[in-house]
Amino acid sequence: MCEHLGGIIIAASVEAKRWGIKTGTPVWEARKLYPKIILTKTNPSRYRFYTSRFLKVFADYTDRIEKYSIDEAFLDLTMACNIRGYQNGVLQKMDPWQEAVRIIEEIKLRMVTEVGDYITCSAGISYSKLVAKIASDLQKPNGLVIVRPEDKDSLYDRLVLTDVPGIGNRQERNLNKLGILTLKDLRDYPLSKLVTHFGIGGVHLHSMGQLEGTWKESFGDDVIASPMKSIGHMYTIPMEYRKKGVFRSVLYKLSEMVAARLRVNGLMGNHVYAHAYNGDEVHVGKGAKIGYHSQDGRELYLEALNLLAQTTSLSELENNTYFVGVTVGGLVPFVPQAALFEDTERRQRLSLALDKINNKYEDFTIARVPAFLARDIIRDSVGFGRMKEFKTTFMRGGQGRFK
DNA sequence: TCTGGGGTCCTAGGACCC
DNA sequence: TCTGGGGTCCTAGGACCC
Repeated sequence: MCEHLGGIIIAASVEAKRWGIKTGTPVWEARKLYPKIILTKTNPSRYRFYTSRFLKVFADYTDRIEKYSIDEAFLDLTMACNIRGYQNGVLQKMDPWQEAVRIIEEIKLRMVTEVGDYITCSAGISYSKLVAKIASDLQKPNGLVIVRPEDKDSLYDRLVLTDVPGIGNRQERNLNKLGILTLKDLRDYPLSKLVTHFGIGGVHLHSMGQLEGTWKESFGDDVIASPMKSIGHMYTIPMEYRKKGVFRSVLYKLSEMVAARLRVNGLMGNHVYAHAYNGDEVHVGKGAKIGYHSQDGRELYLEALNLLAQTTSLSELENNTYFVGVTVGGLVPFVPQAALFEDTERRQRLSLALDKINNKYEDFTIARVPAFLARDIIRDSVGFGRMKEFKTTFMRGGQGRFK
């Protein structure tokens, strides 16, 4: 089974992969490769449901869990292994690595019995997040790979540079230019030379080359649940709607979507980032700290529009934009704000009421429509009338790949 | 290289402070 | 205004991840 999202394949099944269909393959090409392909739409809320199920299982073994993505998490099992060392009050002599394996096998079993729906997982056990992640990718699906410090050397023959998380295509090309073609090359390359070429990044590369760490962990992060840092939505305006001045409508809708998610999560933010790409593929992106924290769609919309208007004229935005994005950062738990505008409190209550209705029925069943959009609907049938047509193409959430 | 819609982190450089 | 050295905050942009 495959999932599609507008123009590309997001995730391909084992069967589809045999036909050369993979993540990133355009849908038309996938159809050509295998005409009887079964396409499935994404279902983010379903994925989130399963995510919460397996996180619950993990929580039985450790409270040091870092949810990394919709289908991945890091677990620090150090404590769990130590506790299990005691049986009947007596410390048993056992290999902590074997203990970790036992725990993971138990978790894998519980995935089948408790999470269900044919969801399995691949796991990697190792001494650092970097290597654990590498290990988990070595055997799929439903794999279990353990890499002890003494096993490290055997990895060098199995991995290419881009298998190391943190080294993407760009970095690979840069490394290739220095004659570093394999992970072994990177391991043996002098640190000092890496530093002259990549600055501080060279230190990280060196450490990755030693298969030690530094991918998101030597940066000071513990294996703990990390709070949300930003919330954003973006949208590619379909061909037929470009140059029709739907820009502000889209920007407004995205702002409302972001605001709704802020409210659901009990958050507010004081950084607004707005992005727009115009027809010449020129990226207009601007972010700024606003003087207050918000979870209000209208406020976010006005700030985002203001930011973009600083770089490009409104008419340019209206006529040439094909991609729009709004992101809010600087998130903190929501506390009622001192009234910024006279109607702040009223609008907060209104937002919550709308959220309730939209949760019960469907997103944007009911919405506030600013005056300019109301005018647009009448003037050139742009706005929420038009936005309704967009509804089916608006996508939310991650792509969710369950193995 | 792009296809799509989400995110995170890092670095450089400028403003500003003492 | 400049002298020196140090620090923080902010923003833009890049690279990477799913």
